[in-house]
Amino acid sequence: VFVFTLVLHADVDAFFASVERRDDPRLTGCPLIVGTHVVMAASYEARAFGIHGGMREREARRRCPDAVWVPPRSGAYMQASRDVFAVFRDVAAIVEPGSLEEAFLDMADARDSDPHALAVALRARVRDEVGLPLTVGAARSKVLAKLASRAAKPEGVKVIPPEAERAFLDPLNVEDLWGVGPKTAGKLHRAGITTVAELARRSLANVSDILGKASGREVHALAAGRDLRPVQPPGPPRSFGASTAYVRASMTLTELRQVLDGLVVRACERMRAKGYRARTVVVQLQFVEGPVVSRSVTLAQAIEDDGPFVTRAGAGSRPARGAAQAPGSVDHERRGGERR
DNA sequence: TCTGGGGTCCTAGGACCC
DNA sequence: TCTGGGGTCCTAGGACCC
Repeated sequence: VFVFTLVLHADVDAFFASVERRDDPRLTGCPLIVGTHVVMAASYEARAFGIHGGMREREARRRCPDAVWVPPRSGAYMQASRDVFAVFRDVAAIVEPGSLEEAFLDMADARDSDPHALAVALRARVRDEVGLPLTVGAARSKVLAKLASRAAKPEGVKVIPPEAERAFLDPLNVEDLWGVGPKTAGKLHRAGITTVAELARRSLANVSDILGKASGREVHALAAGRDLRPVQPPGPPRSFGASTAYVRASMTLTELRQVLDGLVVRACERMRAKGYRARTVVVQLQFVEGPVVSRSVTLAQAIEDDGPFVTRAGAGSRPARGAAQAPGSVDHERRGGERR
């Protein structure tokens, strides 16, 4: 029985690939890859060959020469996302988007219902009304609901009732926890912690020594199955950005500035289309050797016109005090609003 | 022949103000 | 005049997520 809360995590399986398949049934059953030059999404058949998002085309073709490639159709994915979220909002009191294709649903209003039945019904509605396969996890908290849906993928339903939380968490590896990435996992491994059970046995002080205070507290709570973060509706976006990986060391400064200007304009167009203004522009450069370097400038007031940003980001002007601008590609363009 | 592109949040130090 | 604390803003970097 869910006494306080019931959270669902709903996630469309292989989203882009599933939309393509829905719109062209001939693509059903084969290894399907959406993308050009780089894998943006892979069907589960393609994933069986070890193909995943971000992989380069050459590597993907080596692993599965017979995969079918289709170019991305972002408009179709946006519309599919709106359709899926319309169903989410129809069944849940609060919907918190995680991305285009996934969301947390606060089902507090339906907490007397059977979680499994709710999840099955949601899956059926998305399949019938939008034509897309959905996986649903149900639990008391967001993290557990997320872990449940991950365990149930694809096209599944998994409920973790409160009395089963410990048994579900214990055998997981620490890197399976949502929020524990490669760096944090490495620190835990070096401290002799591999599984969530081992992590849960450590004291808060010990975990904080290993990971630092804030991160230690969060990870310690995750391992204990404690996650009090509520399902929240989305706030206004905090930043708009544009980025590209295609910058060569052989480019001249003038060519780099053209790339940079184009990125600033691209980000600003999307920002203005949504009705926001910005005060801060961040230029970020990721070097092939690894390091990421950023420089930012904050104006006194949010502005409508991106001209000043293009000038300050691209033309090498300097902030009032501080270091010179890095020559390179724009990465972020922060929104102003009231705060930044 | 090119190692995705879009985000979020946190931390730490310095400047500045009261 | 000196010391100290608290708060906010800005900048740079880091980690993580889909």
